[in-house]
Amino acid sequence: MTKLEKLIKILKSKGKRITENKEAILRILISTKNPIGIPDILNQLSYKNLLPNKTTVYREIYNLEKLNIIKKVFIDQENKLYELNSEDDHHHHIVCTICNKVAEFEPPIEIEESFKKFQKTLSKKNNFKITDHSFEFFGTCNNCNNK
Amino acid sequence: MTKLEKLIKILKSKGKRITENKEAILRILISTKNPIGIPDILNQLSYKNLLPNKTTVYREIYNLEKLNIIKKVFIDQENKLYELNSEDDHHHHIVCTICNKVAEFEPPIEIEESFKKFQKTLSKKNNFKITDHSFEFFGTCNNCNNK
DNA sequence: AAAAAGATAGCAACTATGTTGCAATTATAA
DNA sequence: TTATAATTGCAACATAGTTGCTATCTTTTT
Repeated sequence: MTKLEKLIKILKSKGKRITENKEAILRILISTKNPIGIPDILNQLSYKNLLPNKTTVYREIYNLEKLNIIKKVFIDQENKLYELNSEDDHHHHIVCTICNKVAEFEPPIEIEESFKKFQKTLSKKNNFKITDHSFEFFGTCNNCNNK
Repeated sequence: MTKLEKLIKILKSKGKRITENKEAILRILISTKNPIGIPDILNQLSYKNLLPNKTTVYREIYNLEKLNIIKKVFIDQENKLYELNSEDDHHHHIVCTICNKVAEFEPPIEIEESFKKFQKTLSKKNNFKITDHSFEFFGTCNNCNNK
């Protein structure tokens, strides 16, 4: 079963309908390598000759986020950026603060382990139910360094 | 020397002038416990009966960021949020995704150490000059959990 | 003291992102 | 077939943030 099929199955099981717009949005989310924002999604849809109203896309992204299919990525403050929220691919990002190029990395197990431990301590101390974390690096990429 | 005096000294050494607006913005940045956005700064200024044009504040924040006196905090995508960039207080945030309450934490030394090590590996692997990182937790605070 | 340089500031106009209310349409289930 | 709920578009709006221009003020230079 492809990623797309899996997602469609989940959506249908939640009583959602698969429309041309929605499937196209899913395809974009699946195929894009980097976190993506809504203005960019609207652009990509228009390349495919789909011209849904922006309200439609904003609402669809809102729904996908509520269903936990996508999640916000905190690496940029110009746009809200999203990416698929897949259990089996827990990755983070390195962002070039000049050209906005994004690379992914998976932290070594030791780090993930120490996060988990620390998260428990922190949770108790601050009386927070912790559900997520962000761990991202910022800097300048090779290309921008040599300009 | 108070924080304010230190900052004023730095600004003056860079040929900047200390105006009523600027000093008030610095005071707000110093006294605020959580990362703050410009609309919020504008509000707080108006409470003090200062009504600078928003352009003025946007520009001042831009300057402070360029001078490395403040830095962006990546915990929210509604607003650009900033906080003072003090060397001696390297902290991160736990954010309530319901009420937006923010608490701070300082990660244990082991974690900071492992970050540094890992950062080197990552830097080589991806050909990035890494200058900063974000490490934040998200969840729900005690108050919101009991509602 | 006058002039030059540059820092500060305000204003209007603009762009872009994102939101809301409403009405129309369409698909699914009973 | 009818009721229910999902989807969509549209217009209007709200807000954040930017830009060009001009005016003013402060510091430094002459």
